[in-house]
Amino acid sequence: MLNQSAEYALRAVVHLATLPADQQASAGDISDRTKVPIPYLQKVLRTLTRRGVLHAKRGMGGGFCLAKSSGEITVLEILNAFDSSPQRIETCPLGIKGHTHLCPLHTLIDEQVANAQRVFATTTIHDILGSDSEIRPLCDGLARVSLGLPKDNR
Amino acid sequence: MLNQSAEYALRAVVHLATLPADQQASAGDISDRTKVPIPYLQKVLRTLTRRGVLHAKRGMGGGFCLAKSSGEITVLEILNAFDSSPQRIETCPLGIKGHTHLCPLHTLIDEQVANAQRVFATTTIHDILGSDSEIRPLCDGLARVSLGLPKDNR
DNA sequence: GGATAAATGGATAGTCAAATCCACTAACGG
DNA sequence: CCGTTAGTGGATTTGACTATCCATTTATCC
Repeated sequence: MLNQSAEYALRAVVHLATLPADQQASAGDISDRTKVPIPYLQKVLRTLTRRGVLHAKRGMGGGFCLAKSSGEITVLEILNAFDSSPQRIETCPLGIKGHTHLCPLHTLIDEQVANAQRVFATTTIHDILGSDSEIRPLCDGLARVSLGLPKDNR
Repeated sequence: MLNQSAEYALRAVVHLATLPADQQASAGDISDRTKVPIPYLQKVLRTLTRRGVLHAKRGMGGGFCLAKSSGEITVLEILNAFDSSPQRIETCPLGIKGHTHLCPLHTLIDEQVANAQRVFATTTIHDILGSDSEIRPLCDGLARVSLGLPKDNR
């Protein structure tokens, strides 16, 4: 569903969001915590910085921190930075003109995309952390928060 | 959301489902109707045949037809034939052991996958065609059927 | 100011899906 | 039986994404 870059970026941002405000974390620190290969993570972090999601500080004691509060960063925003986030089907994929509606097949698929995208657009990093400070992200605990959608147990 | 092979396969199967039962359609015929490049479509059709979704007939007047009724073919079945269908997140992607639950981040993502997969598993090709015979698939009409989920108009 | 720490930018391999091509086999028609 | 039609199987090319490496710039500490 997500590409690797987006998965890595989400891990990094979620991790940074758990740190005290404005505390710097170097690429190496984040790599240890998120289990992402350092060279690739550096590239991902650079992209997030250019996008205005992170703030970078060079030199000794430098590193990365969130450029805004976790409640202002949506999951979709991060996915878009890496061309992840499944694309809506706007027009007939067969290239047939004059159709104002999608056919049933592509409508079905687009509905699934729309559902996922709506959730990603309205979920912030803050939401993922949860209001309860006991909950720890990145698989570092047993906590499981409900995010409004029922978990399908198949 | 879907890879090209799965998209092409769905188009082909939906098209075949609109034909009179057991009528053969050659790869060329299907290619014309679904706007899929012939060589690639041939490969897709071969896969569907091996999977038991289609029946192939060689020689003059030959071609492909559904191997079972459209109500017995699910969308998920076709996606699985091409490793499309977004994968559920079963275990912690960070490789941390001893965790019986996903963290909030991966839970959120997995919920979206689960929702889509549930719909694909319960929707058959027959459902896509719609009970109303007026409705034409593959963007060949203006019809739009509701498939149980609200359309998101953004 | 020199040494060290750390982000930046660009260039470079590896991998996999998308797409194409060609030689081969099977079925039907005259 | 011979030719045409059409599916089968394998080899190949292309491009995007994953991943890595190195030289450069910036900032801090002594």
